Amino acid sequence: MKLEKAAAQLEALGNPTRLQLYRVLVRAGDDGLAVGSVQGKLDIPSSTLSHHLKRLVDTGLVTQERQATTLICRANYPGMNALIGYLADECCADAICAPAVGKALA
Amino acid sequence: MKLEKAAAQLEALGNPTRLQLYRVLVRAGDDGLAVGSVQGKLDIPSSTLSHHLKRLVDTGLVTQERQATTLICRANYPGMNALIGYLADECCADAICAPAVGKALA
DNA sequence: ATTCAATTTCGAAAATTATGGAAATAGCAT
DNA sequence: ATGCTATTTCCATAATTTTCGAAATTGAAT
Repeated sequence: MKLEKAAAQLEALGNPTRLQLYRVLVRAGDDGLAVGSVQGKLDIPSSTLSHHLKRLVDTGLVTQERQATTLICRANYPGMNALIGYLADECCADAICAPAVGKALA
Repeated sequence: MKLEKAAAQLEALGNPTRLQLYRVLVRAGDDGLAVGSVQGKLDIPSSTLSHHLKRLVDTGLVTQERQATTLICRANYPGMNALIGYLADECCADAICAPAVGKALA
């Protein structure tokens, strides 16, 4: 993973609303959640939600799939794993941390 | 870890300059690096560097220790571990990921 | 074709962040 | 006290982000 991409993903998650949004999607599991359902849970205007969602999709942390008029959103676990891996490998020299996590994600 | 704190740390790391800066500190290891040395490595104006550094310190990702006129900066590994742990536990429901990393960091 | 529901795009204002020169401060040595 | 080095704070500017109402779009159903 390139530093630029990692930074973009970190920035995407580095907003309370988006982090909360991402968490909601994670908890929804493999079934995902329609944009409208997410809106119901978070209670933010649809246009604001759409912008935040786009940011997560653009950085590769969330995927979307059309089902008729509704858009199903899913947390992209491999993307998150790659990011955690980057942090562990590139940004955590602690002997206790980096090798252990690196192995766990392998 | 609270969502707010995690978001603040993610945002701090979500800037290419600051992520690079953090990486430099990680690579410096336990000896840390003086602000001036960091500046030499990254080649950015001191006032800009100071702002970015402050952000990392404020969010708990970097610590500083005075040695006469120079300030030694160190990556705060426990802080990073806590953040990685948060991401793994709260934001990564993937069966392959969360439990494994959680155990590795325990 | 019209309607309805779901979602995005447009457009614009407010807030925050990034950047860096210049001045201020801190600590030590002379 | 003066000077020197290291670093921060002050200040201003430019750029980006956040927010969200209103209008446009998409897709299905009548």
